[in-house]
Amino acid sequence: MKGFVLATDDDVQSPGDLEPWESLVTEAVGNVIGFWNFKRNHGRIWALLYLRGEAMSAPDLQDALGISKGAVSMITRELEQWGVIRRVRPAGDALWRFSAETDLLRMIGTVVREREAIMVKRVHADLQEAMRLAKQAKGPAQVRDRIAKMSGLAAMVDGALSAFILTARFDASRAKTLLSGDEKGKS
Amino acid sequence: MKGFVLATDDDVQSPGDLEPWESLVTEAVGNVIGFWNFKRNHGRIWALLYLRGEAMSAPDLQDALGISKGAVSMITRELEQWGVIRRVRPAGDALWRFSAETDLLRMIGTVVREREAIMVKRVHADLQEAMRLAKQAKGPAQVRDRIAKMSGLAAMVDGALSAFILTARFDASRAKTLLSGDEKGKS
DNA sequence: CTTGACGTTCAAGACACCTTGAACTATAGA
DNA sequence: TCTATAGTTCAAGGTGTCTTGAACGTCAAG
Repeated sequence: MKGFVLATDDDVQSPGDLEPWESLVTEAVGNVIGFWNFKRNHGRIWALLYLRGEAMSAPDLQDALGISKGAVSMITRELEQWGVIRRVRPAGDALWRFSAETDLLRMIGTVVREREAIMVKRVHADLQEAMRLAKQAKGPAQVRDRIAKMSGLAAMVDGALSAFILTARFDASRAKTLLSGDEKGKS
Repeated sequence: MKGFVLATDDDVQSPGDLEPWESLVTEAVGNVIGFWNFKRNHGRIWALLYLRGEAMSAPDLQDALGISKGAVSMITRELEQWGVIRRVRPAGDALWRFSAETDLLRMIGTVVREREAIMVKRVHADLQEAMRLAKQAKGPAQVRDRIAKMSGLAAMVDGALSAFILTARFDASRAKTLLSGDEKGKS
């Protein structure tokens, strides 16, 4: 139950010189992302880039969110690897700038799927080894039976999770519209 | 990315006097559960109780898994609240004993659903407040648009997650069979 | 009533993860 | 080439969570 204590409203201060609503949004997204076993700052950086809609440099981010230089470097690299942000160097510009990809689902999909796959693989291996040992030591048949059942449960949860990711990505068309669609250009 | 470092095989030692396969299973389940943002020991205790198939007392668990008295008390209470284990006092017995429920899905379902609901509620509130501020301060229409899109994304993810839980619980019949079904009583 | 073991609670310590900041490398402009 | 700033890496420190162990309450038997 790690990280379940949500920041209260009072904790939301602007480290840099963010607009009030920007603070709220970056904190909100940061909390959610952090809750899903990523770093809070992954969410904060993505949220700010998305909200601004324009590419920002590493020093910009560092200043706006009050994150150290090293952390910005690491976090942007990870986000880039996951395909959540893009690193661009505008012509005639001396430094890299980052812009948000609108396909946030890729992060949830790719990464969650990947690490879940590792977990499942691991559990299967361990349970099989346990089974082998139980057989070899002539453990009760009931125990072997229960180990087999746990393997089955693991496989089932894995399947359900795959289905979940698939559903989410299937709905991604809607999400894509939601996040990247035409903005009613009123202003 | 917390807790993603999996224990290596070498780390699997029997704290108490568990059978080797029992160590493997409890560690394996403990790792998975811990990875899903619960405590590792939640998984270890449930796994041992399930594997043994018989009720065990708190001192038993404490000894078998090498967990302190206080921790056993807290963890069993939580597992009981989640409906994952049952606390029984056999007639003529002086102390409580715990036995595993086979409906592990309830843990994944109930608890994950519950805390996810809280998260979503919170994000919605924060985003709405951000929207209000952005409007009041006459922020660009584009920004308000993006905030609205994030709300939409949150709602979508929430929906997908509900679907996932539902699917999992729908398959629970199969899982129930897998975990609690008749054991071919050979021995 | 007394005793001994069980069970609960919680502050203090242990532990794991994340961030920081300094040293280092790379790059663009002068 | 030289200099200043950008960007990377990683050991050291900070932060938050989990576990421990002791103090206390509870219960049953003698």
